[in-house]
Amino acid sequence: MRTLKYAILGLLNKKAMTGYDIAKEFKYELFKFWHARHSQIYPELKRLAEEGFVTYDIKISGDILEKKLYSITEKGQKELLIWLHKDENISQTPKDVFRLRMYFSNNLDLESRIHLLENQKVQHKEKLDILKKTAEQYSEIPDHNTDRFGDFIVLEGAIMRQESVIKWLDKCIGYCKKAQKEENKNK
Amino acid sequence: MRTLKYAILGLLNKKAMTGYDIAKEFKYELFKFWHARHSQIYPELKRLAEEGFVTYDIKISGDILEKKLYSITEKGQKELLIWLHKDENISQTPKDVFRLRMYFSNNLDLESRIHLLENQKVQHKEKLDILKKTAEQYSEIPDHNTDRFGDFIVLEGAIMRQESVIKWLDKCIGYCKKAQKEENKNK
DNA sequence: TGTAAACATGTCAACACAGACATGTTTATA
DNA sequence: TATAAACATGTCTGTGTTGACATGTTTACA
Repeated sequence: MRTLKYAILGLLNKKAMTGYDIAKEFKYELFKFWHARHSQIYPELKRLAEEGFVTYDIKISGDILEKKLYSITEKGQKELLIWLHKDENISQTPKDVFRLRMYFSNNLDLESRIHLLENQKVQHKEKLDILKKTAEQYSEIPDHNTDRFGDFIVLEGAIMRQESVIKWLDKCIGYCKKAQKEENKNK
Repeated sequence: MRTLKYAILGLLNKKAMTGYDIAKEFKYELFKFWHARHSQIYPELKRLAEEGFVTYDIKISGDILEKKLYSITEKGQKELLIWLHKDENISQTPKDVFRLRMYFSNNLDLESRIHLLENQKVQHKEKLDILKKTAEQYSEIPDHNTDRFGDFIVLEGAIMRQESVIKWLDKCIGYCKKAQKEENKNK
């Protein structure tokens, strides 16, 4: 499917960037729905250049440090547009190690389950706080023709997802605590 | 990480199964949070047997068809228990091609965006319906010491996730339709 | 009795990705 | 002026995973 290809083309369509910039973008902006390390990005940029979807200029930073500033080509823009219009089927439910663990959780005592669930909750809350802080920059819905629109809706989606996960964890914790009380009663 | 290893051990801990059975289990039960094809399952079972976490008996089905009925060993059960107790950090947000597309959606006209969003919504609703139908078997919360408990909570989580996605899609559709109306006004 | 669906087990090539290895420069600041 | 953090670009090995290739048998039913 080569999704990374389109993620990079989408970023370069906004503005020219180096591989390093793209890696930062993945880390601080696209982490809500995608991630890639520099070890994947540099070879993909090389390939994209060979295929004519991007070009680069070598810039000198300081005295000798060379950096490659990549730009999207017309061919690349066309390719991106085709991909953006694609009406794909929803992807398989993403893999989730924690839910796998919970699926088999009858092998765990109630205390352990609650401990694991609470730990997840703390971490998801932290993530939610970061997302909410990021959302503060949007006092209103951005114009639909700007980059900010895409970022805004995806950010809202990420917040809703986190909230839903936390609600689920709370529900599970509730079940376990209730069962624990009943166990104590029967002692 | 070898998560597939633990998924298989967890399944065999419930009851002895063939590779074929395990593949079916992934397809019809574990799809809510994991998936694996037979091309991954058979080699993993072979390896697990070599490592002593599982054993198998060859059963004859019909006249000549051999099938391998795998069971978990004591060593395998210990290994599973250790893994179940692991208190891991939350995993990176799962990759999501549709959200990536929406992130770059300012390059799409409003009609195309609405079309893509509506299509996703239909599909997620279908998935939600299937999940809800599955949930009908649970008239009450299953006992926490049975397999059914894990299945129940994970099923609830899957339903909540689908509902949250649909709510998000509706919100996005709302934004786009509002923008469309304003565009028509300015004509 | 023919046949389609389900049962049953495997391999292999290619791709996606993480994490380590490798090497250096520039900038801010203490 | 020393040094840490950030900038900058790559490669390589191992692992996880998909999809195709490959080959049959058994069961239900028309």
